[in-house]
Amino acid sequence: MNKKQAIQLLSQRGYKMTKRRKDMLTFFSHEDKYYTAKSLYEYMESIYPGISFDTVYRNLHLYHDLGILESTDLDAEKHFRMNCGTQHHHHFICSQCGKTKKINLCPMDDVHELLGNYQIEGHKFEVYGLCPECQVLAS
Amino acid sequence: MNKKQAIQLLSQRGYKMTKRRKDMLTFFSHEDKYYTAKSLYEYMESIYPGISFDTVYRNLHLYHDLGILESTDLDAEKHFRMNCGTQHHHHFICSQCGKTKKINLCPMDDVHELLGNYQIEGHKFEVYGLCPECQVLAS
DNA sequence: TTTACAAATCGTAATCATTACGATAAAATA
DNA sequence: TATTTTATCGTAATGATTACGATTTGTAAA
Repeated sequence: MNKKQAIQLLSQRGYKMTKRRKDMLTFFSHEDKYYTAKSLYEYMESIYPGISFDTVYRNLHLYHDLGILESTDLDAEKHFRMNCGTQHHHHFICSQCGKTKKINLCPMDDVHELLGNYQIEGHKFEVYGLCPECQVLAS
Repeated sequence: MNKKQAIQLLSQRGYKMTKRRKDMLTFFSHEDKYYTAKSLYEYMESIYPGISFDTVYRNLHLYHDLGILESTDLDAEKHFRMNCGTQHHHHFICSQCGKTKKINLCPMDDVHELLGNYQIEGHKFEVYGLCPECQVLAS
């Protein structure tokens, strides 16, 4: 998903295009990185001083529900990114900068048979560490 | 880790044994289940009306730091369980009751080579769904 | 067993992320 | 431009967690 596709989806579904919504998409337009709600809020605050939490969180949920964004819980805080889901995959996530790298491997292929009478509804597989750039900065 | 081992570890490390600490261990003594801080607090409140949050959370962290408990973030809330870590493994977690089942399979074996110049510091693999008991209750 | 003191707990307030709501403003379209 | 629906504002509430000075309690030495 990119900014253009997201705008198209919103108008298709009858949502109004506001400057705030567009700028939220701009903020997320890097497709390979997770952000916190806080960092989004700070960005929006810099453009729209005094912007309401309501606006930021409501639109975050809207985007998430529409599949424009995907999210993950890190340190008991939600992190969001552009949905990059064409087909099922997982992520390496840099614990320093939030950048991600796709992992084209899913452990579930082997797990189903280990969990015979358990009804599987979902799973999470993430790898954490430092991306090459942050390793350089840390050394 | 079981209750007896935990008590031994605490006294070894010079921590004082209080009734509250013992009862927290009792609460967690099922080795195959995750609990929220809230559910622990409610249990402790039933025994010690008016018990302080401080006591509950401080001891949760203590137990976690000592390796008596392990934790995971589910729905942006921390869940705790007795540490069952003799050797590395993962869990199926029932989204209804919190019960767990070991998964003796780790995807990292295959992942290392996919992430050549990324410095891996940790990973999370969990499977969610309904355990056999909760499937029966749900039907 | 009392005493002494470090450690644990209490009572309560603060913090952080998130959610919620009535009043107002703005986008879409007729 | 007028109308209507939706979005946003301003702000307060909620839920999980953390923090702190005052008080109490375990523990070990006298």
